[in-house]
Amino acid sequence: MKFSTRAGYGLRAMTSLALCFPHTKSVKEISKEERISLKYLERLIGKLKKEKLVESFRGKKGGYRLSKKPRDITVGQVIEALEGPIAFRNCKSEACALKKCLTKKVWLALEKRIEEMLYGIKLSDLIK
Amino acid sequence: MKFSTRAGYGLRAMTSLALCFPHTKSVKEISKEERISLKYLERLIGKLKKEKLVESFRGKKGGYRLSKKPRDITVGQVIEALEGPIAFRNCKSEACALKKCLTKKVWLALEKRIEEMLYGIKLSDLIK
DNA sequence: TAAAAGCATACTAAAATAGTAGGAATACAA
DNA sequence: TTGTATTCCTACTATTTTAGTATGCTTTTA
Repeated sequence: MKFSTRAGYGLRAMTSLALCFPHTKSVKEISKEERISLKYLERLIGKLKKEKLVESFRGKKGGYRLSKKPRDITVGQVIEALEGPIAFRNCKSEACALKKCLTKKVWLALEKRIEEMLYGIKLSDLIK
Repeated sequence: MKFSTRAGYGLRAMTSLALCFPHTKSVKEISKEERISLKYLERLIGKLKKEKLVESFRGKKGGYRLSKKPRDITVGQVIEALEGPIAFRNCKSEACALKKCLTKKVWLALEKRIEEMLYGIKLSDLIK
């Protein structure tokens, strides 16, 4: 029951970009600042780009920039972009489908509440 | 960002024991009911026993029983027994310790709220 | 044109997860 | 007292996920 470091790395990178907002920053800079492996971080930010949370500029003087204002990006969006949907239950058992699984409703309720939490926190909340 | 099947299996086993409460039930029965590998479930319940959430009776006619009333055991206890402490952050980086890590407070807040949720749901809530 | 940046892909090492396998110890019942 | 059903213990294994490395190509601009 934990987030991977991916989520942490990603969030730290995003707060770093939020801090310099409308300006860009290179992966190299972020990786130095945050002490994250350059190549690994490149890939993580690639995912964030696919989800349109950041935009990129290639070539010398290039770098990344948040695609929206820090107040319009949430922690939940960042985490989902990197780790996929927030899914607690991973129950493949037929029993879960066959009979009314008693614990299913717990998972669903938790899932919903945690999602609400994560989507309630904005990048702008982190940097002030 | 998900629970492992361990947590699901464990919770299902515990609700099964809650349903027959002050009586015992063998692992074999539970594994059949819930379609969980017998040997795997044995080990999971072993952990629950170590944490004193269930008590056991050996020999023929043996089995397991909740060590407390269903209303005195929470979902949080079961999950922690099986998966260890609810820890979201897994940040080993020095940066996190060196400078004031901006995202740390998010993790801590989330951790606390989720913990509150999990410890707020009792086994008795699941079976009614 | 060369340096600095993003972009792409394949490989790898380590850890966690989800089991299997085999058997020893115990207790009840015939 | 002997068979059987149960918990208990330990070691092994296969698969998946995580967290990287490694190598090199493409794009931009000073």
